[in-house]
Amino acid sequence: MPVRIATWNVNSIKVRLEHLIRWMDMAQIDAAVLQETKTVDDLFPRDALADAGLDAVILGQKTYNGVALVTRKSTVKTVENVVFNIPGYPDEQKRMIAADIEHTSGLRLRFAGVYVPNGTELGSSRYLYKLDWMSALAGWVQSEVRADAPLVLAGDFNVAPTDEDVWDPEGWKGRLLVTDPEREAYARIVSAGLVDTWTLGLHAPGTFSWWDYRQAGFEQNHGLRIDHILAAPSISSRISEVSIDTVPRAWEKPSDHAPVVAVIE
DNA sequence: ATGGCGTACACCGTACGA
Repeated sequence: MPVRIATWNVNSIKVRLEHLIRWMDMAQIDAAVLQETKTVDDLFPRDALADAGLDAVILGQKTYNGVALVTRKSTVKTVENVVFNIPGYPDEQKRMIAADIEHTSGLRLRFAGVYVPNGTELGSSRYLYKLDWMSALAGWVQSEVRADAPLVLAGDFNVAPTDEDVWDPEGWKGRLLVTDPEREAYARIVSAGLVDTWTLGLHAPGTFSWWDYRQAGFEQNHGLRIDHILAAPSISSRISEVSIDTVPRAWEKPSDHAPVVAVIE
């Protein structure tokens, strides 16, 4: 039985609750990591998800950031060894969650979700924090890979890895999300021992994962591909499909991001 | 042209996002 996993920056779990439930059913997702839940744990809509057959482990904060791992109760048997934030990297901001999950098929994954800092402005303290945070993440990936973990690292990386991932590469040259230091930091996370599943070539061409709310960004396909799924070789060799589902981006009151899906055989 | 739009918190605007 294939296992369907996803990452989605929902831009507020409260506002996108119905979208999330509808989409996870429609796309038959077994496990999804979410970013920008934007709420404290006490106010996270656990009960509504539970009623929809979904479990969640969460790491939230007020107003900003916040991540979660949502699993389908009927197909994910266990969620264990939950990690909150990057081990050894103290951080006030809530941007990473990981857990060992086991699917009813017997497939085990170490599934990590990340919300990489945006960076705000080139050269700013937040930009340096972004690069530092990514460096810490690469260190954690390396230790997981060394331990032979069946790691899947997915999330909003806030980096468009190549010019093909930018709707207007000339206009975007040198801007936040496409600078060389950001792309190098992303490449170091991958080269810590993972495969960027997009490079498997199993996807349709010309797809982005984020479009600006302003100026009809989605309608004009003025987008970026900044949401990614990376996987350890033992997992990536079993992936049969990688896709960005633009359907929920066209719904009423959408997130500005579309979910990315990978299917593991 | 740093604005355009959306979310949260709280105040009737500000911070932040990408």
